[in-house]
Amino acid sequence: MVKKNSIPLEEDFYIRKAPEVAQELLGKRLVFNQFSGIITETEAYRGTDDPASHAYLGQTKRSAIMFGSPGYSYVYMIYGMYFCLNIVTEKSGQPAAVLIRGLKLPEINLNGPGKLCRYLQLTTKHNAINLMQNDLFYVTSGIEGVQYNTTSRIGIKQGQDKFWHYTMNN
DNA sequence: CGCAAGATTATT
DNA sequence: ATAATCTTGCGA
Repeated sequence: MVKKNSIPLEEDFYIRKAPEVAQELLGKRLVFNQFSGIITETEAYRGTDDPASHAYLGQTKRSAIMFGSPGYSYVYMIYGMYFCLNIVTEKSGQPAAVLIRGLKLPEINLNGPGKLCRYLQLTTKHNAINLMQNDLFYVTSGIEGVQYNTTSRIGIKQGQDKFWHYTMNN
């Protein structure tokens, strides 16, 4: 029994709308350096009509990556002490991203975007990286037929009318 | 340049 | 409920 090669997900996967990509990312395998785990919790952000998104106010230095090509990382610092990992989605010019909030590793279950980045040692050094042409940082196939719940997004004050927070069952 | 807010977390 | 801690974006 030979282990199947890990093929990074392609642009076709990421170019769809952020809420759809967020759902589809559940159960997929995230690989970062020596770490490899299953994505268990995601959240979608879209620029044009989403006041919770960093891209809502338009393109700034920070949000520029969200306006770029899909399949790239977006890592930012929050509250002066934590980092959050996102993956850019939708076509170039259409700002959107998916926040990775939960990851199940063999040795630990990381619930929460800040804790996730702290454990993986992900920082803004890893911002704007192409996850589709990369041996050390990418997403690949994982669990099939994932069941999930949908709720309002966590930790935001505006945009709670959108139910773009997804958690994998089990 | 100053300031207020923030896609969080651990602790009280 | 609140502190910790600092970047970002906006207004002067």
